[in-house]
Amino acid sequence: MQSKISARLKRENTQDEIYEKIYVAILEHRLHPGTKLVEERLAEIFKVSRARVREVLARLAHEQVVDLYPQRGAYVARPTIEQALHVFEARRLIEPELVRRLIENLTPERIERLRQHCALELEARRREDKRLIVRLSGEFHTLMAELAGNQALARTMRELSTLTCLIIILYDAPTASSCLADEHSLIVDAIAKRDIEGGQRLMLEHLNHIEGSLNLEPADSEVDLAKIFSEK
Amino acid sequence: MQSKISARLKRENTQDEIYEKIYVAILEHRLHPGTKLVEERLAEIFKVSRARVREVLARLAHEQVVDLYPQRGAYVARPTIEQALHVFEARRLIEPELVRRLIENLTPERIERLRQHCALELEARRREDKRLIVRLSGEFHTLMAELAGNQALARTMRELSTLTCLIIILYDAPTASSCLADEHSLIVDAIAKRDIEGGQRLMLEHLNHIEGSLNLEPADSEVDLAKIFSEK
DNA sequence: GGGCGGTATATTGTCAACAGTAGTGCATAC
DNA sequence: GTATGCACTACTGTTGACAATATACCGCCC
Repeated sequence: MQSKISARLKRENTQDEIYEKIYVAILEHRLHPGTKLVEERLAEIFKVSRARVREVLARLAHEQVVDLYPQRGAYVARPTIEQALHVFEARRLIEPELVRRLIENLTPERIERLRQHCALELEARRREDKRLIVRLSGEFHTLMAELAGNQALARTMRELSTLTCLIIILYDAPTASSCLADEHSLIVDAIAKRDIEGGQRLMLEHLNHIEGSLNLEPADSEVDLAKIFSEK
Repeated sequence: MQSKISARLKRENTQDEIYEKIYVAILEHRLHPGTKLVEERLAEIFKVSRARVREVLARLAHEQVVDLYPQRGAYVARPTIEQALHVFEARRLIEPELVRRLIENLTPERIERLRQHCALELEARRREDKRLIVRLSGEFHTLMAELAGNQALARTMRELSTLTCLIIILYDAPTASSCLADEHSLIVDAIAKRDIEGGQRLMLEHLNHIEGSLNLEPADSEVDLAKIFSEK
């Protein structure tokens, strides 16, 4: 077990590091859906060979963060509306359960971690550091999953968070900002009070707020085209 | 959307095909946990270069189906007991929900697909084709996830099914066989009757049966060694 | 002036070769 | 007979080059 971890750490200097950097760039909205990821370019930037870049892209594609088009390259994924709805459904299923698990296995350290995170979020908001806000908002949910103590669910949640991030960029109604200010803090408060039901309710509301602030009507270009032709 | 799919299909002749073959080999218990996957060997077998094999291994490692040890190569993963418990917890959360979704969006075609699958399983059992039995048992759950109509959950379930497969090989108490004979059929019956609660109950029982048939006590070799030395 | 075809460029897909490293087995020394 | 160190083998990590393909640009024809 120990050797497993150290093995991974070694590798992080190369593969995982590149992976993480692209990942974070997406989380921080520095990379937008549809952006082309040219292999040679990335190879230069990260000072590695294209082969390595390709391995990373294969991983990212595997979890649907990038789309691979044969002979044409890798692009930051553009989740469809359908995918977006599925992602939110999945999150509504998983995240309340995370709240429950977290409360049942609560420790002072874990509460402290969550509070710290909320403080970071608040600080980022105060400074209006939009990139940091977006990233921390996403990471709050990943953190919850990790603290809930189930690796399998945590991995899934990390994937869903990232996809959510792309979805927000694509479909955010320009009026609202992604995560409402203090909802995360409220959830943490409920957890600290060991209020399972309340925490779950807040979490669900939170997810619904996010989804509600999006424009997920099928008014997309592709769909429009299809409609135009079918009506003719 | 259509172009996306065809793009993937093209690619399946190379990357995805290799990926699938290794995947299926694991599902059918032809590849056991801990088996070393030598890159050059795989390259010969699949008639591709090592670079391609490495991309596939990176993907498999990413979803924890293989472990990568730097400078030492790729091995079929050996999920820990802790991981196993997490996987079953996650499945107990997700799969009953799949039953509900499936019933709510039921179509005759979907029922038919499920019945067909059960028939295949029965046939495999009759012929005592152990490999096929194991594979179909795992794929039943993946199929359910797909038919439930949520891509995100389906992806997660596929991962969890595969891990479960490895877990069964590692921790199966030699007495019991992995999936009990007709539990899948019973679940399908409940779904056909649109009996949400009954279906969910059967699914939970099914999962508990599987987990119960395993030996997930921390009596592993590594742990034993540690104990021996600490007791001396 | 606009559409069409061909050329040029950029990028991907593929491979083969080389260097470095871990594990194995052998030989030697005691 | 056992332990230690060395050499060998097999494999991974990395690189650069080459062929195939798609996109973009430009000139030509209508």
